[in-house]
Amino acid sequence: MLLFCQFLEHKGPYFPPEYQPLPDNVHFYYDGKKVKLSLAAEEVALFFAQMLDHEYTTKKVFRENFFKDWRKEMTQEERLLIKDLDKCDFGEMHAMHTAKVEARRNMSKEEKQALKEANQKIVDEYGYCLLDHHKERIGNFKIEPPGLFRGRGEHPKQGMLKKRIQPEDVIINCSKESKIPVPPAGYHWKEVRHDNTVTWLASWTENIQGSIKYIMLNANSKLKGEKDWEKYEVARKLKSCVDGIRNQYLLDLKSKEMGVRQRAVALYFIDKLALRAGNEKEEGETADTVGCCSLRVEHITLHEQLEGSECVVEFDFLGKDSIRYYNKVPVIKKVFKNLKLFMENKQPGDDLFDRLSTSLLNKHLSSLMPGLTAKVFRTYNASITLQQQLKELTNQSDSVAEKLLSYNRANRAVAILCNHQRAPPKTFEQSMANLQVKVCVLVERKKAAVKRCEEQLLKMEVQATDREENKQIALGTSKLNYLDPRISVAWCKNMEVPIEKIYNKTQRDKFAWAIDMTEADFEF
DNA sequence: TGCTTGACTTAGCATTGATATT
DNA sequence: AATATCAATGCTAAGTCAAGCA
Repeated sequence: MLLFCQFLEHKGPYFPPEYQPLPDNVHFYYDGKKVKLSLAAEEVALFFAQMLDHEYTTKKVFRENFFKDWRKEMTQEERLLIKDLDKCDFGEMHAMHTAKVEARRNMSKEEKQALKEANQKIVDEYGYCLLDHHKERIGNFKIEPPGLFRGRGEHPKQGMLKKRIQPEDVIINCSKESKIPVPPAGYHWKEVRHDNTVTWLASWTENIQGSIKYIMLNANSKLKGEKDWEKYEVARKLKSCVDGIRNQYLLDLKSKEMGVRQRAVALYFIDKLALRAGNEKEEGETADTVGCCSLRVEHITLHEQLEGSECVVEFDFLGKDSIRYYNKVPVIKKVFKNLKLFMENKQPGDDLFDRLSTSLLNKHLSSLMPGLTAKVFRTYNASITLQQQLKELTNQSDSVAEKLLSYNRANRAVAILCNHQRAPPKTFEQSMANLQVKVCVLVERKKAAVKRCEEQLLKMEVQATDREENKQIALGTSKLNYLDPRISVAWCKNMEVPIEKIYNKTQRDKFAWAIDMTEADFEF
């Protein structure tokens, strides 16, 4: 058992303020008649009223879940009266909320400053802890406020009431010798324990899925930094043995044992496409999403020939966060043949890998290399791709702007590999057009000062290219979680690009360990 | 062995805040 | 000074994976 810390002391979590009843001039109406709701029912009604601008309040599942949970919060009398959500009029409540948002936006400088200072006070009081006698920032020191659960994708529990957490729900973890956090006046903690084998400071069980939520340290803490470093060291170790592992799974494709062949094909996908492991999920509890091991027959289509390539596998499935994975990939013949076999006599809804699970796969992987799991391949492939792309795309003689475009292109290659997507920014088309206009206007107007302008023009064009290429791609996730920061630090040193151009403040904080220790000759 | 639970990382979207533009 | 724009930060849902249990 690993001893994480000798001494942990903190103030306990920050609780969001209690619900304040509606002012007298704001009413709820049912079937055209004014109804004064009980405090509990009113609070939940307001959650719904606040979301009315969102499309999902029109969704059947959302509305049904909300109404069912709302009725649970009503008094008997209210329940008897309020039986149809369609007859509920939240108009005044919604208007009040909109007005509040507006008022907040129109606050004076002084009011905004006062608010900021009040928030900072909360951070100062609750945002830090003492770990092994060093002051460390806590990542999420606030208890999650109540509201309506949304979830991602077609979540069967969307609209359910996420309940308010009381101190009685919260377990505190701190050192025996430390000062015990004092619960809010009139309350007590569910439990105070002294477990130095875990890293969380407080926890509670959330009522939607029944899962545990934790209060933990910020990514810039020593503890998280060391863990992060370890993660990349494991990925680097994979680099030294990946050839052997690849040869092994290519051989396994011919195994007499069906389970071994399935494992080999799954590993081929995880390695080549950076798919996630794909644990089984409880049906009906979450949105229907899959990863590698949980792929179903309906998620792939085999093409003997497609667009000039042979043995093409067409993937189409919803992955983590219900993000669609769509890809057409030529594969080697042995993989193709195996896939055909795995799909024989199966229904679309059947598991593609019926003899394989993530635990089986990971057990196999850890026998090949200590610490090796499916997700290490994602880290390894992401980092090695960045390094190789940087080498390929950048020249010492490029301008800083060009170098940055190259860096972002390398970063983008990784994001595409890992399928990190985002919704195109809402104002994308417009802002893109504006940028193009600016490029034109700039050329028009500044012909006289061509030389100075050309630099600016180039920079803007580079920016335009960058943004166009970035339309659907989220770079942050790979930068923060998959790319060994030392690759980027070394690149900056070599290319004489300031580190601030690549990493913002948060990222520099998180990767302080790498910025400090990395030399220009670092090799992943 | 398979299933459940707990602890932790990864992830996209919403909000905030800094900067550029009008 | 007001407004538009976009990057940074905050939030918390949704994954991964190992350990404990039946």
